[in-house]
Amino acid sequence: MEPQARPRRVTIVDVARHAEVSTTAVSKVLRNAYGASPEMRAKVRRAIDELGYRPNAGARSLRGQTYTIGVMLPDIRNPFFPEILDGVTASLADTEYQVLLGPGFNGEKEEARVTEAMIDRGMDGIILVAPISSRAHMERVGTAVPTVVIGRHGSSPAYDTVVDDDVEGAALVVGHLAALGHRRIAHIEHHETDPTRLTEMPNARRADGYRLAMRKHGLEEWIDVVSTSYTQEGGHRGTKELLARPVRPTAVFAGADIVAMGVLDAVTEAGLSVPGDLSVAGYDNTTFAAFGPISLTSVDQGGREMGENAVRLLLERIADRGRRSAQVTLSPTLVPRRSTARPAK
Amino acid sequence: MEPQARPRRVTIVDVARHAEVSTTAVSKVLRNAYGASPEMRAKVRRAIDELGYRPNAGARSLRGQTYTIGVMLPDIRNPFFPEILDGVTASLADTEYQVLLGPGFNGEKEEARVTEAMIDRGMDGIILVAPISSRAHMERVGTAVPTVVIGRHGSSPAYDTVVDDDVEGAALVVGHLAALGHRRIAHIEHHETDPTRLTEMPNARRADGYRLAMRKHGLEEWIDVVSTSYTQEGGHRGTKELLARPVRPTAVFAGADIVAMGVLDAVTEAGLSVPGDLSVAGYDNTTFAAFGPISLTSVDQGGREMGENAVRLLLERIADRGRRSAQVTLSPTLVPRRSTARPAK
DNA sequence: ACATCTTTGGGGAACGTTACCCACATCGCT
DNA sequence: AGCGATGTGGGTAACGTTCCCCAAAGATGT
Repeated sequence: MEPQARPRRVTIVDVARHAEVSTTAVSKVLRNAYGASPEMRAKVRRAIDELGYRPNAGARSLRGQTYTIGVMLPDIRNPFFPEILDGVTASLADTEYQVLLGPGFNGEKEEARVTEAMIDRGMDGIILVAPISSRAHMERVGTAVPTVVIGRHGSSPAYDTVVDDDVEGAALVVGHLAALGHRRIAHIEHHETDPTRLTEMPNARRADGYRLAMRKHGLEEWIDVVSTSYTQEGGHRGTKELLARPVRPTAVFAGADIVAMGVLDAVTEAGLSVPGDLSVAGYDNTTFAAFGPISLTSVDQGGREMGENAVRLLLERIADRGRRSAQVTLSPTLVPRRSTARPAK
Repeated sequence: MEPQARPRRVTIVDVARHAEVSTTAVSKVLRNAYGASPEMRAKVRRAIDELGYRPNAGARSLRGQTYTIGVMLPDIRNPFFPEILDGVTASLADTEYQVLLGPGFNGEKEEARVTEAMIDRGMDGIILVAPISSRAHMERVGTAVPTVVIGRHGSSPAYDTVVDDDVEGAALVVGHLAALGHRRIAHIEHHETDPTRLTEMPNARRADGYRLAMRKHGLEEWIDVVSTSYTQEGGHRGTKELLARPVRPTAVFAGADIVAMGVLDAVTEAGLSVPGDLSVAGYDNTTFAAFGPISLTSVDQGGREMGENAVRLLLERIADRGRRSAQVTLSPTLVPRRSTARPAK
């Protein structure tokens, strides 16, 4: 009753022997390569099925391909990212590619660790979702392996990008609130100082869009931006600050749904009601926003489409590494819900 | 201006040449293996840093190790799983291991695809989080590679398990509600027919625990189980059914927080209030439950501890593949919040 | 008839790493 | 002086694929 030696995994050599052909022939069949007659294909495929052969990815990686796409997610708690992932996996469902996720944990060091790990593992392509990494790091990644960056403005020859028009999205929110009759519309943003990130990060563009739209609606004097962070805690803190103003805003545009959660939290705590005392709008149109008891007005970026576009660009670039880099910008739409209403008189 | 050939990646051979030692020596240093003097170690490490060398995982995989742990998540939307993942990654942060996630999409076929892919890629260990796969499949995985299954009762020699005591968890909820004075306590469960799964799946055990606890509190006549699914939609459907009863329950024990979300949705829709008209309790103690405006009473399984234990078991088994399989059961705790209160008179 | 092309099949050298060897030097002990 | 033990370093054969070759046979054109 000793621990019997686990059976060695079946390799291409076993298949070749069983089908009475060369390993080269098996490899050709596996890759649908030129130089194999229909009869041989059939024979080899039968042997593969009979033996239950599966190619060893490590060995393949040594030769250049792993059929693996890595997706870096900075925060698995953010309910927006699953939408993107749906688009990615759906687009790859019928291909040989397998999607593996790497957790980034909202840190530059952590993002670097996981992207390096993906490169070490010979991934065929990498999708960076809303990375906080420096531009230099993303270019390093893009130079090593085909890369698409989702949610980062600005172009680079080293990688392709997919973003939504954040300025437009902010304008949709401000327009909606203004149309309802709000004038004192405040905004909670994610604090940013790094000059490159100020032009590239969606949070910065949304703040810009907010200011621009306020001016356009003649509400310049009511521009009120609180600078915290894109977390629930940031929304909570920002709201407490806003509620302490001598003249309170009647509406808050939170830069992300996760921030809006913090807003609602703080409003509940203060004994106020939404939208009675305060209208609240978010950004991302997460499942949380759609949730009945919350019913948060939000901006839909079309996460699915983002994922689909990222895959398209990535496959193109895997096929032709020399092609020029491309940028795709999607238009956001507004989804009004019960958290926004006319201001109290 | 032709597309300059990307520089070849630096290999162990380059390091050896640069340090003027053999590749064997470099390999020894990399693995902290026996047979390298301190001077040599220093020399090699310097060369590694100077060249920015990183080991190729594919080549390593061919020799047996990839320093990669695969975690299969059946549903990236379920807010409970990030807790587990935190425990996993925290335990592995100081090791050489890299965690990669595979999306399972709540499907048996999809789970099989991703687990096979992980095996093909030579992962050193696999953690299956709340899998719906058949026992046979999990044993196949466990035979191929060290495996820990989280959230599945029943033991197998092929893999280790980490679960919480779901019967106990259900008892905590019923006990809490009974102590508040509730008698008509209903339960929404996830429908299950497969006999093996009936003994292994947490949802089935929670339903058992509910029935058991109701009897223990002398509430046998009020046992009322609605069989839908562990989704928001399932909670919604189940609640509509319960609200249509001639004698309505005063409290609902939802088998999971995600189900409780559906309950709250339906209650809002019906114009009723929580906990005024209906007390609601969930299971998993997700961030959603802790969210202020919701404030859902829930059972905490200690997701972090689950992840930590899974890693411990996994590393043990990687070190000694022959050791007996182990089962860890954690005790759940109740987290009372505002969604449960004394029933209206 | 011959030359040339196309199709079909296989031999074998990589890819980067590890780990089993062996070789040699040095040391401590009888 | 002789011996085994210990420490240090390297040579080299795998691991499982892919893909560049070449060879042979058959098809086609003159």
